[in-house]
Parts: sequence; structure tokens; C-alpha cells
Amino acid sequence: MVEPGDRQRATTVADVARRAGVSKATAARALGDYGAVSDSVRERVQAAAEDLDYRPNELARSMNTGRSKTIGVIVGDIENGYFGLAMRGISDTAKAAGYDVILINTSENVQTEIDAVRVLLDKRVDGLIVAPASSFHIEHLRRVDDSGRPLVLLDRRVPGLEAVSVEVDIAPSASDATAALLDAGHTRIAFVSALQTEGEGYSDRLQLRVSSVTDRLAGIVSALRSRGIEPSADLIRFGALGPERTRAITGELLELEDPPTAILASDSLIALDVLRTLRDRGLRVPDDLSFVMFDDFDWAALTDPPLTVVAQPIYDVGVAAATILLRRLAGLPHDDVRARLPATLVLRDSVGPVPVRA
Amino acid sequence: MVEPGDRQRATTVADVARRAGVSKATAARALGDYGAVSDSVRERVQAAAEDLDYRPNELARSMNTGRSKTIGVIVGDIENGYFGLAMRGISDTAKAAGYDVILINTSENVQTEIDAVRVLLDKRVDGLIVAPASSFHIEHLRRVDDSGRPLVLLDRRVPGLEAVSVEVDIAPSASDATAALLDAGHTRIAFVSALQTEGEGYSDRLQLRVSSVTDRLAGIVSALRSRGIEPSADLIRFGALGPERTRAITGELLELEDPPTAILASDSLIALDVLRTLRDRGLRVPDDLSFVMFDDFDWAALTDPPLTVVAQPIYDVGVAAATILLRRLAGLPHDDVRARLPATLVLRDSVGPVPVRA
DNA sequence: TTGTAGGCGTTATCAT
DNA sequence: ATGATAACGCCTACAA
Repeated sequence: MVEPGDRQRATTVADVARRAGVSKATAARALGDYGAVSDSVRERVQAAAEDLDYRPNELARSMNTGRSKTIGVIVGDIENGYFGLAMRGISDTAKAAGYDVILINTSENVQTEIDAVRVLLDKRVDGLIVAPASSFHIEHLRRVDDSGRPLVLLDRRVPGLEAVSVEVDIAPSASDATAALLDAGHTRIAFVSALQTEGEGYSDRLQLRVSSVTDRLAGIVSALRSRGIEPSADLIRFGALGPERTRAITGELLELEDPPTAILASDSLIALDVLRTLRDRGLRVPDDLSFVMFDDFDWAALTDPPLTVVAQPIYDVGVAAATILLRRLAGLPHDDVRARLPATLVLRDSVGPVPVRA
Repeated sequence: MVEPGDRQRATTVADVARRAGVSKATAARALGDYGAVSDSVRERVQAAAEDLDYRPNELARSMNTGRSKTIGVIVGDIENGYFGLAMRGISDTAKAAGYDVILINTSENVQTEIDAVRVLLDKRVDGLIVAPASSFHIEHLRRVDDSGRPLVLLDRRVPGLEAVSVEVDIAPSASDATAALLDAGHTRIAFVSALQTEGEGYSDRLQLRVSSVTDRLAGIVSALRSRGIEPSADLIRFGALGPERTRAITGELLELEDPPTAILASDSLIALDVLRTLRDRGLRVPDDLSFVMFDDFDWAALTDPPLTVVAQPIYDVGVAAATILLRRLAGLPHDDVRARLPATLVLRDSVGPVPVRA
């Protein structure tokens, strides 16, 4: 009688071999179909395997092939639609090549990321795709290279690390978005990001730890300066980590002596909280305040008003990252894979003229 | 010299043992800290391990412990915010217990699901969480039980399968939503779901292959009947698989001789496409048509108009599923874990009175 | 074409 | 407390 917890021993090649009346090696060859096996034996072995409901133990297989047919993915927040979509791109691509995906969520926490890399390396994944939480703490990423396994960076590049990164070329679109705001007459333009920095303020040579945010800011600042406007430190805000922080920051922005007339939200999570704060305060977009969001999702066209956004080809970023990784795994060149994808400004109705001050 | 692809041999217990001047067995004991080891030896071994930057090979470890500290998760669509959030719940819970997660996406395709189960079992995951694409094809799920590894069903139950399922008790809320519509005077109420069925129509004893959809429908139908209204087959539509199909179905609904005055969307993906179709046709919610969506997300309060929804505790569903699985893995009871979580109707502004026909 | 034997890196069981 | 030595389940020379 089989007890519920009893995980009865799975059947092995040895079992199949015995039943087929051949040696372990022959059975293994027939099953893995490599080497040379006579047709009659092959059939006999396969029939035996069928009968016994044989399934290979991939762990054992991995142990001496050295490859696990598994790639590890480390992202900051799978709940964020951005990474959800990228994950889908990675997952689809990996599956098509016979690879599986282990996903680890770091909550954008560096220590968690360090542990995640360690665990995945210990589990002997064949390669890693990482959206690094910080470009300052990268020893653990170096470790990946040392281990001889390929690493592809997702959405963020890390200077000083010899790893391919697949990113969205977002600075130009950030400029475009800012220009659209400037064209509408805005000069007090705010930017709100979740990124944690030393302080929450902005200084000119602030070093940001996430390149995709750096790029957004670079695009914004360059557009500003090209019109002779110096970025104002009090309008560039970081640390919008959760709903509470984001609402607080938005509140502070609105209560400034010279408040912004337009806000750029660094991602959709932040956008939602900023918009809710505005609504709760009875402020209307774009009448009282103009608004632009980075990232586009289906719902962005259905809000009141439809949102002007910077759309990113996120799914494709995932596909490209996985493709490059798989190519490296196969020892193939990957120079032809586009690793820098274009973003586009999508004009909808959340940008309007500067309101006349009361 | 080390070639780029050269994956240099990782250091093993044997290496550590040699350097510490002890036997393999002793080194293993010191590292895994089990058995008895003298303090001096332990220190020596640990120092050696440190020096050599030793990392255990989890594959080898899994091979003779029989446990991989990994659980497999199979869902229909990770890109859907619903599963994204559930995944986050699972992932957080698993990580806290020292488990990792392998994720496989099936695109709600049964064959893919069958393959996924096979692969995960072959990879020797310790347990499985599955949102089964169909309650009709379940032999592969039976296999999981046969393998002795625990299985927890996510969001959907499968009659005839002895597996715990964690679900949202959605029928009551579906009734509430329908009642709200009825109270507003609607009698022609449509329901649009992505579920693939034999035909796309509805008949009274239609067997649906996803329990969470069955439950939605049951709630709707019972509310209807309690007011003496028979569900109308032409208003209950399935097969809204992608944007195109959903738009087509919505169009057909609107062109009915006696079109619906209210629509219930089975999930947020469908809701978005239905709403876009309405907007493209110049129809306004709730003036021309009332609307209710299953699932609540932050953006649902910011659309025009804010959407009346059935909110589900999705993150908690994920947490509960993982908790139950982990308990079973630990041989602990799990009767105290709530496996049936309540949904709630959230009234916003997408339900209005029946428009007067032109 | 087939079989024998050894190795992959652990854990686990024996002695000592 | 420590050390041989055998599993775990598979692949892979090498030999027959």
C-alpha cells in the first residue's frame, strides 16, 4: 500500500533496460537517441519505456551534460505590467527553444538580487537575464561572468560591466514629451520617479543607479536646456516607492510656491498614484495640470482624459534579451539582434495649455 | 589561459577537502553542518571554502535528497494582471520559505499545459501550482498526484480531481453585479468571456471548462432568474480570445435586433477591448450602455467613467495557494488556510439607467 | 551495434 | 570525530 507522502521511486533507465533485456547504456542511447542503436532494439526499448511510463530525470541529465536547459530571470517587480510583458516575451522565446524559466522577484532590493544570483548560479541555470536594481553594486553580476555563464541585462545597462544590455532608447522620446509640454507653454515641468537616491532632491551631477531613469532625465533636461530653461531641483523628485510616498511627493509638488503646471510620471504605477492624488484634490487634467506617463498600456487610452504617453516595445525587449542569451548559449553570434529599441511619443489628451493662475 | 566559453570547473567539496586536509566526507559535514565535526576542523574547512569561493551544486544536492526546493507554476497568461499579481503572491511566499519558482505560460492551451506538467515533473520540482486550462483534460494532472508530488489548483477547481484548489468565491458577487444592473432597470444583460467552447453560443446545460467562468455565469443566471428573467442565449458569448475576436463579438452584440443595454466583461483584458469598441462606435458608458468588469485594478477608478467592478483578492489567492503547497511539502496540515476567498462588488460610475430607445 | 565501467557532485551509511 | 565507500540517475569513453 502506498502512503500518501510516499513518492514511489520513479522508473529509471535501468528499469527500462532490464525490461527490454538490454544494457543500461543501450537503453540510454535508444531513449536519448544518440549513438547507434539497431531499429529492433530501439523499438523494444521504447516499448518498455512506454510500458513503465518512464520519464528521464532531468536533474541527473543536467549533472553530466552541464546544462540545465533553464534560464534565470531576475526582475524588480513582476506585478508591474512592464516586467510582466517583458517576462512574457522572454518566456515565449525561451519555450520555443526548449528552455524553461526560473523567475525571481527582488522588489528592487539589491541584497535580494545578490541572493537571487547566487541561488540561480547554484541551481546551475545556463544563463541569466537581469534587470539590475543598481549599477553601483555589481560584484554579484561579475560573478556571473566568472562562472562562465552568459548574462544579459534587461532594460538597464551597467557601465563597467561587460554584458550585453537590451534597452529602450528612451531619451529621444523623453525629449519629445518634454518638447510637447514646452510647446504648450509649460516651463514648470516636474518629473516623479520611484528610484531611491541619497536624498530625494536633484543636483546636476547626480549619479542615478538605474540607467533607464537616467536616460529619461537626460532627455527631459536636454529638451529643457535647448529652450534655455534650467531644470529646477525642486521639480525633480525621487523615492516614489509606494502609493503613500507617491501621494506625499505629489502633494509637496502641488504646494510649492511656484508649483509645476505639468508632471511626467516615470512609470505607470507612479502615474496611477499621481493621477489619483490630483483627482482627490479636485484638480483636472489637462485643465489644471498637464500630464505625461512613461509606458503605454491598453487602459491609458481609456482614462479621463486619455493619456499622452511614451510607448515602449516591452514585449520585444524581452524577446530580444532572450534571443541574445539563447544565441550565446548556442555559441552563435548575436550582433544582428537589435538591442536598443525605439520608443515613441503617443499624443492623446492629457497635455493642454498652461492654466491662467488665479 | 581561459577561453571565453570555457566555463571553468566549479570548485567542489573534494577541492575544499583537499585544501583543508580532510576527507570529502568530513568537509561535506562541516559545510552542510550535519553530523559531528570538531570546531577546529569546521573552521579550517570553512576557511578553505571561503578561499576557494566554494558554492554547492544544488543539482547534485537535489539528486540524492530528492528535493529541489523549487516549485512549478503553470498559468494561462502571465501578461494578464490577474496572474501577474497571483504570481507575485506565490513568489513572495515561496521565497520566504526558501523555495524558488519556475514559471510556465500556456496561453490557455491544453497541450502546452500537458507538456509543461511533464517538463516540470522531469525537472523534479517539489510541487506544482496550476491554473488548469480545462477541467476536461486532466490526465496530466492525475499524473502529478501519481508522482507523489503535491498539486494545488489556482483560481479554478477541477471536479473529479483530488487536489486542493484555491479560488475566489465569485458567484455571489456576480449575482450582486447583475442585481445592480437589474435594479437600474436593465433586462437585456450580456456576458462576454474569453473561454473557448464548442460553439460560441450558450445553452442551459452548457458545460464550461473553467470553473471560475462557470461560477460567474451561475451567479449572473441566478440573479436573472430570481427576477423572473430567463438568460438569453444570444447575450452570453464566449471565444473573446484576442482584440479582434472581442471586438467582433461586441459588434455582433450591438447589432442584435434587441441589443443588450448592459455588458459584463469576464476579465480586464476583455473589458478593455469591449470599451474600446464602444468608444469607437461613439457609444458612451453609462449613458448608452452600462458596464461591469470582473477584476479590479488601479486604473479602473481612473477611466471615463470609473468602472463598477467585481474586485478579487488575487494576491491573497497566490499567497494561499503557495502556503498550502508549502505546508503539504512540510507535511503540515493546511485546513486552517482559507482556500475560498471572497470577492466584492465595487460600485463606481459605469452603471446607469436604461437609455430610452430612439 | 552493444556492453562495461567510470564520472558528474552531493548526501548518507558504514566502519574505524 | 573522521574516513572509505556506496548510492542518486544519467551520460560517455572505451572495449568488445
